[in-house]
Amino acid sequence: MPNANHSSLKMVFFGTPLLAVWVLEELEKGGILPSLVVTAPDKPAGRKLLFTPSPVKVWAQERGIRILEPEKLDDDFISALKTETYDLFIVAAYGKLIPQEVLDIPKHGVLNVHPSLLPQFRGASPIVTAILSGEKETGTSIMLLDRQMDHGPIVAQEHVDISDVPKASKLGERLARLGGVMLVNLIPKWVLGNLKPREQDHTRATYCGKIAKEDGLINLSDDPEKNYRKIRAFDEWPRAYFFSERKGKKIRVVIKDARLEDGKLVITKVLPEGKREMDYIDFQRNL
RNA sequence: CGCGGGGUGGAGGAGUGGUACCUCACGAGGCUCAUAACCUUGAGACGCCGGUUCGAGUCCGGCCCCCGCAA
Repeated sequence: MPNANHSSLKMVFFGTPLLAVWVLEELEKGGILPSLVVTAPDKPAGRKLLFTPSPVKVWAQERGIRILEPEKLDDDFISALKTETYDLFIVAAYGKLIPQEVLDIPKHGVLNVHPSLLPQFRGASPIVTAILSGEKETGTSIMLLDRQMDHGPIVAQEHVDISDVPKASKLGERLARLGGVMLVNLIPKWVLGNLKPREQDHTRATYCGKIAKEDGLINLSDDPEKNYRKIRAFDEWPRAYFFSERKGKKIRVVIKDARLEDGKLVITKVLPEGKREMDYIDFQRNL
């Protein structure tokens, strides 16, 4: 797997969630492995609030790759990074803002995978926002990180059709893998200086914020298409839900699946609080 | 020990100590020009282990699994 070209490249990968693992998997397929991975520290997760390592950490452990998981990107961390010299950093959904001092370390800069057609949808939720806003297409951008968020010049960009309103989980994987493949193709050229980044048209920049739990609450009498987009966009988190009355108790009902039929929203699968997933028909029958 | 809800025929639900019931689906037969209709009829279940009891789906203890909150 390590061929002469790539093994000579010393690279650090910054990332945390599953999205970042997809990028890593494509890099690995392309024969590119980081020599160090930086990820967020373990956090309590799950019903028992057990400390859980990030997906990227698990991935790196399985391959025996060195891991740094700083709480803060402070001086200690920076000096730890500087004990070696690196050619390139790659960032994909790391979760923390990376200070200029770190950006200055690698010889060939810091490349970022961003799942949108920058300058559109800078920020935290580009995938979900693209689906919600009814875009016909989105894509993946590889950009050179600078001091401002998602602001640096674009090295490469590819479009993806989303007129079929994909689920966010599926679209996320597609865009992340695309990003990994793009990196595999462009890193060799990039390192040789054969690619010139293109400044973003900052006047056309749009931004998307974090999704909140409450965003998943939908009003069933709202516009069907709008609700359908929410269900698809929030399929991973926070999930579209509404409240219902059951035996005098107010319960949360998560919509697991639905489709749009003749301009009407047809809910098919539902997950009521305290129960398991069931057909919406059955749920209604036994209210 | 973070908080809480739940596991009953194939699906969804009733049933807080005394023969397990309902709706839907399924099999057989019938009726009908016809039916996701109707009538008759049939098969099929209490997550697992132990305890209390004359008797446990129901009470007690342990285990497994599912889900909501939280992160």
